[in-house]
Amino acid sequence: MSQRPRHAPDPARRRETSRRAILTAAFELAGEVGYSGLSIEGIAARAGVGKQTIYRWWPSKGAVLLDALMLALQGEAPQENAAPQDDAALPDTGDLRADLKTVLRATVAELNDPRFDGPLRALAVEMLNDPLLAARYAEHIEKPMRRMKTARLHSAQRAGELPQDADLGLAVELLWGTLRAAWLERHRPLTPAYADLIVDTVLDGLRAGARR
Amino acid sequence: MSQRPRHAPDPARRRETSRRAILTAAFELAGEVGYSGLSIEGIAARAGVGKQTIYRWWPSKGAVLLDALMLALQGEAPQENAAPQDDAALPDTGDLRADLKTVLRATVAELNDPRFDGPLRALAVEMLNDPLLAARYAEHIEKPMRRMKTARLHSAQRAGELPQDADLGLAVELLWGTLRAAWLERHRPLTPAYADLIVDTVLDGLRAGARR
Amino acid sequence: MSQRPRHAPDPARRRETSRRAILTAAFELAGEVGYSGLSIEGIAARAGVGKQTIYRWWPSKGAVLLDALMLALQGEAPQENAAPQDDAALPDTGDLRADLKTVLRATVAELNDPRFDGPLRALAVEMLNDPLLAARYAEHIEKPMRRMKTARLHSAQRAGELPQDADLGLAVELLWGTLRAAWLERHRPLTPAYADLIVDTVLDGLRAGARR
Amino acid sequence: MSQRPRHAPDPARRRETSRRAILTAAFELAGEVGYSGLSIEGIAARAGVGKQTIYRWWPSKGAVLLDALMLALQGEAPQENAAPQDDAALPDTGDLRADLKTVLRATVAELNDPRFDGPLRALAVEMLNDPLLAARYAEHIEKPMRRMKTARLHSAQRAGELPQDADLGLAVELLWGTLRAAWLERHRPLTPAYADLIVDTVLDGLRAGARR
DNA sequence: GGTTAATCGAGACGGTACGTCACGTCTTGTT
DNA sequence: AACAAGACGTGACGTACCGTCTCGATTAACC
Repeated sequence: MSQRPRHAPDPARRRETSRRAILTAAFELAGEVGYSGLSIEGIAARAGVGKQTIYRWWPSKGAVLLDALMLALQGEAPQENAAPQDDAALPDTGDLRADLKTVLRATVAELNDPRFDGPLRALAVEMLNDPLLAARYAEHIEKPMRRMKTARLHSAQRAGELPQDADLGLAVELLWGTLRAAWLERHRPLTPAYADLIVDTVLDGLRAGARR
Repeated sequence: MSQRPRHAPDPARRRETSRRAILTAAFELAGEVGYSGLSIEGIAARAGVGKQTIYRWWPSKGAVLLDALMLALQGEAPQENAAPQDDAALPDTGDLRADLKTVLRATVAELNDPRFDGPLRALAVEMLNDPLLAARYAEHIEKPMRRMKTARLHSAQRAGELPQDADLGLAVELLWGTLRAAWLERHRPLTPAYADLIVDTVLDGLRAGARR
Repeated sequence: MSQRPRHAPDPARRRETSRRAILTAAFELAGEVGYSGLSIEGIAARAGVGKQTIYRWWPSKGAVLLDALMLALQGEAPQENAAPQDDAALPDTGDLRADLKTVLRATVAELNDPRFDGPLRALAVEMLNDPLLAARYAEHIEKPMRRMKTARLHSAQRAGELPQDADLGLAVELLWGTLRAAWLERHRPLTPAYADLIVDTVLDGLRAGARR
Repeated sequence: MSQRPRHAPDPARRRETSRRAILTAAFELAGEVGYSGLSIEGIAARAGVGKQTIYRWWPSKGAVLLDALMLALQGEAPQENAAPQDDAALPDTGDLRADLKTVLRATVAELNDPRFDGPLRALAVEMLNDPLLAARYAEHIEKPMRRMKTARLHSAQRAGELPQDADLGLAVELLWGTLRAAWLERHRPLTPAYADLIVDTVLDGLRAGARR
C-alpha cells in the first residue's frame, strides 16, 4: 500500500542543513530568475549541494519549489504526520462582508509581495504541467485553506447571512479564484479596492436592483 | 539602394505550404506530448521543415502555438491588417441569464474537446512565462472576445437586466474566468450544470434571500 | 595516551569474512564486467560490504584486484611479513630448451584460462595508470617470478648452455614479455606452438645458418 | 554492407577548425593530465567546442586520441581513401643489424619524447579496453608499420642475412614489441644501448658460443 | 523566359541543463 | 573499533534542445 520507490532513501539520515540550503536557494532563485530560468543545476550550485541530493529527496523541480514555498510561508515544510495548522481559522466577527474584505485584502497584500511573486508564479506553472505536484499542493495547501474558507462561509450560512442552498465551493472559487486569476494572468492590478469589489459583487450578484 | 535590412524576411516570398505544415505539426504535437514535451525541433521534424523557417517567421514557440490554435479554431491565423470577425456577437434573445448559460455551455463543450485541451493548456503555460505572447494573445483573442462579452452585458444593462453601476469587466472575469480556472487547474469537472451554476450564482449573488 | 593516529586501522580487528568476500567479489566482477565496468561500489555491493571497509584496507581499486588475483592464484594474499614461496623454482632437467618450453606452455595455459583473463587484464590496465600499484605488483609477483626465471637461466649459463655475457634480464623479457604482450594486445592466438616458437627463436636467434 | 549508424552526420559539412581544435586539445590534455584525467568534457572545454560535436564525429574518447596522435605524428588524421605513406620504408643499407639499430634507436627517441609519452600511454590503455579502437589502430598504424618492418626483414631474408624459414612476424614482435613493453611498463629506462642490445640478442640468439 | 536573390530543407555548431553513475569522505547505528 | 549502510559534495557521463550559422536546391518575382 505505502509502497516506496526503488531504493528509498532513509529520511532519518537526511542532512537538515542541506535541505534548508536547497529550499532557500530554490526560493531565492525562483524570485530572481523566474520559472523559465530555474534549474536544478542552479539550485544545487547556489545551495552548495550535489545535484543527486536534490534528486534523492524530491521527484521534480516543482516539488522542491513547493517545499521551498511552504518553508518560506509557514516556516516549515509539510510533515507527513503533522496536520498543518489545524487551529488556524479565518476571522469571524459576525459580519461576513467585512471579514471577507479583510481576508481578500490580506491575500492581495501577499500576492503583491515581491518576494513571493516569482516563486508562486513558478509553482503555478509547474503545477499546470505536473498533476502529481498539483495533487501534493492540493493536499498540503489548497485543501486546508479551502477548509478554512468554507468553514467561514458555513458559519455565515448558519447565521443566516447566506442562503442554505448556496454552493460554498463555488463561492470560494468566485472570491479567491478570481483574485488569483487576476494576479496570475496579470489582467488587473491587485488593489484592496479590487478585493472589495469582488466581495461586494459576489455577495450581491449582478441583478438589477441589487442593493449593497 | 533600398536594400532591406538583413533580417527582415519578405512575407511575399513566404511558402504557404511550410507555414501550414508547421502550424499543423505544432497543434498536433501539443495535443500528443503536452506543453513540456513540445519543442521547436520536434515541430520542425514533424513538419518536414528546417528550424530556421520557424525562427524566421515566429519569435517564440508560444507564438507558433498561438497561430496554430487560431488556425485550428477560426480556420485562419491572425492577419495584421484584417479585423478578426468584427461582426461576431454573442446571442441576445433579451434573456441575459439564458443567453449566458448558452454561451458558457458552449465554452464548456469547447474546453472539453480533447483536440483542444493539450494545445490550449500549452498556450496557457507559455503565456504565463512570456508577457509578449500574452499581449499578442490579448490583442488577437482575448480583447475581441471580451468586447463581445461586454457588449452583451451592456445590452442587458440598457435593458434594465443589470444595474447601471455594475462592473462589467469584473462580471466577465467572474463568469468566464471562473470557468477557465476550473478547466486549467482541473479542480472541477466541466459540465453544463457547472456553467449554469456559475451564471446563476454570479447573477444572483450569495446573499440570503436572493431570488433565483 | 598512546593514541593511534586517526586513520591507522588495527589489523588485528580486521574481519576476515569481509576481506574474503571483497576479494572474491572483485575477482568475479573483473571477469564479468571487465576493467571499465569494475567499480568499488559494485564490489562492495556484491560483497555485501560497506564501501568504507574497502577504503580502510586498500589504497585503490587496483590494490584490491591485485590481492584478489593473488588469492585466486596462490590461495593467499600477500602477507607483509611472509616470504612468498621462496622454495618455488622452475623445472631444471638440464635441458634449458625443453624446460623453457614446458614453462611457457604452462604460461599459455594460464593466460588462456577464461577465469583469469578478465581479472588479469583489469590489473594490467590499472598498473599502467598507477605506478604505486605497479610497484606493489613488482614487489610481490613480478620480482619473485623474475628471480625464479633468472635462476633457471643462470643455471643454464653455469652449465654452458648460455654464454657468460648473456643479458639474462633481457632474455626474460624476450621470452615471457613477448608472450605476455601477445596475450595483452591480442595480436596472436596463444598456442603451445607459439610458446615453442618463441623459445626456439630466442635461443637460436635469427641469423642465417642458425642451428635449431 | 557499409551501413552507417542511425543519422550519420554529413562529413562535407564538418567544420575543420573545430576538428583541429578538438584534436589539439586532446593531444595536449593527454600529455598534461594523463589518461585517467582525460575527459571528453575537458577536451570540449579546452577546444571551445560543444560536447556534442565530439560525440557526433568520434565513437569514443580513444578514437579522438587516436586521431589526435595521427595528426601530431603524421600531420594528418587517417583518410578513408588515402593510403598512409605507402612509399615510406625502413632504411636498407644491406646491413640488417645496423639498419635495425638505427630504427630502434629512433623508436627509443620517439618514445622518450615527453610530448608523446602521455598521449601514447593514454591510447595504449584505451586500446586494452576497446577492441574496436584497437582494430582501428591496427588498421591505420600498426599494419602499415608492420608491413614496413616485415619488408625490411624480407629483404634481408632474400639477401641471405636471415634464414628462409624465419618467422618474420615473431621477429617484429621480439624486436619492437620488447622495446614497446619496456616503455609501456617502465621496467627499463629506454636507451640507445638497450635498443642495440635487443637487436644483437634477437639476431644472434642466446645459444652458447654465438658470436657477434 | 531567364536571371537572380530570398526562402527553403537540412543539419552542424557552441551552449546549457538534463538525470545518472561512481568517486572518496562522512556519519549513524550495530556487532 | 570495525562493520553495513548509505547520504553527502563532486564531477564526468551521454542526450536533448536551444537559437545561430552555414550550405546547396528550389522557387518566385522581376527583368
